[in-house]
Amino acid sequence: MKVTAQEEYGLRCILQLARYHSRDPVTGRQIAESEGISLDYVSKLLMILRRAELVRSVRGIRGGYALAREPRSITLGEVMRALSSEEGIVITSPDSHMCDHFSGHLEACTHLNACAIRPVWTVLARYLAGVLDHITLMDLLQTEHQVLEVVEQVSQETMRDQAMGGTIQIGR
Amino acid sequence: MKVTAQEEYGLRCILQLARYHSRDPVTGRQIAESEGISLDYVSKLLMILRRAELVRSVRGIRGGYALAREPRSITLGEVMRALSSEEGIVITSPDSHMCDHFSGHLEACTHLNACAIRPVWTVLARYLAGVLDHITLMDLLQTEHQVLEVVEQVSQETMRDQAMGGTIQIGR
DNA sequence: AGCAAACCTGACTTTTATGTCAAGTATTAT
DNA sequence: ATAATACTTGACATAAAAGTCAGGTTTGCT
Repeated sequence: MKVTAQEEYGLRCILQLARYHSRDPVTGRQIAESEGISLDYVSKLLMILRRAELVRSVRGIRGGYALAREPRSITLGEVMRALSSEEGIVITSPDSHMCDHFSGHLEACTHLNACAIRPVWTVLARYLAGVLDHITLMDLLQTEHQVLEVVEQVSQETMRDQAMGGTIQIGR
Repeated sequence: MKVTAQEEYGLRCILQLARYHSRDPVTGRQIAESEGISLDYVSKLLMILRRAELVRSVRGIRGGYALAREPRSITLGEVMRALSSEEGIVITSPDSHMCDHFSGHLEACTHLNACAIRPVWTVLARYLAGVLDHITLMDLLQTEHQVLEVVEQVSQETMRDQAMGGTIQIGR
C-alpha cells in the first residue's frame, strides 16, 4: 500500500505553486531546483496537473506555471485523483475491475476471497477520500506541526460524518 | 495510492488457508486453481508469508500450507506488513527516508514541501494501521455485507481510540 | 528580425514490480 | 526402493512505472 512517486512529486510541485500564488508564474526551473528533481520531470508532472485544469501555464520568456484557482479552493483529493493513473479512486487494487460485471451470473467470482476483501478497501478508501477532499493546498502551507493538527481535526470530522452516513459539510 | 499486487494476491492466498483451517493442509495447486493464478506465483507468495511465520508448510505427498496460528489471532495488519516490500509501514511514499536525518542541520530540507506533506501520510497511515490491526482473518470469512459492517465498526472504534491518543483495546 | 527564456510533446531508457521457469529437496504410499 | 506429490529456491522474462532526452513551439525583449 503505497503512495506513488507521481503522486508524491506532483503534489510537491503544485504545493510550490500554492506557496508563490499571487505572484508571477513560477518557472519550471525554479520548482526543479527547489524540489531537487529534474526540469523534465517537473514538466511532465505539471502537464498532468494542467490537463486536470488545476494548473495553468504561461508560455514565453516571462512564462511559468501557476495555480488555476485559489489555494484554499483546491483540495488534496483533487490533486491526488489527477495524479493517480487509475480512475477516480484513491486506493486501487490490481483488479477491482473483475467484480464489476455482476451482470447476472455470479460465476465470475470463483475468487470468493476477492469479495471478502473488497469491502475493506471500500471503507478505507471512503475514509481517505473524505479526509483528502477536506484538506486544501492552503492548509499545507503551514508548519509541520500545524498541518498535523489540521489533518487530525479533519480526520475526526470525516469519521463523524461517515458514521452518520451523510455528506455533511465541514466548516473550519 | 494503491494496493500492490503482492499484497492483494498474498492476502487472498492466506485467506484460503483461513477458510480451510482445522482441516488438512491446503495444497498450492488448490489455491492456485481457486484464485485463478499460477502455482508458481502462489508458491512465491506463501513463501513470503511463511518467512513471516504466518503460514507453515508441510512437504511431501500429503503436504501443503496451513496457517501458523488461529484465524482469529492473525490480523490484516500483520499480513499486509509481511507482504509489503517496504519496512513496517502501511503507507509508503518514495523517500520518506529523506527527512529521517535531521541530525542537527535542517539544511537538508530544501524540500520544504516534503515536510508539509509528511504529516498527512502520518495521520492516514496511523488510522489505516489502527483499522487493519483490528481486523482478523476470521472476520473476513463472512459475506461481503457482514465484512462491510465489521470494517465500519472497527473504523469507528479506531477513530475514537486515536482521538483519545490512547491505545485502548477493542473488544468484539 | 533575431535571440533567448520557457513551455510542449512524444519517444526513449532505466528501474522496479510482476510473474514464470526449471532444477532441486522432502515426504509418503506402495 | 521407487514413484508420485508437493514444497523450495534462485534465475529469468515480462510489464509497468519512473525518469530522461531531443526537437519543437510560443512569447517577450532589444
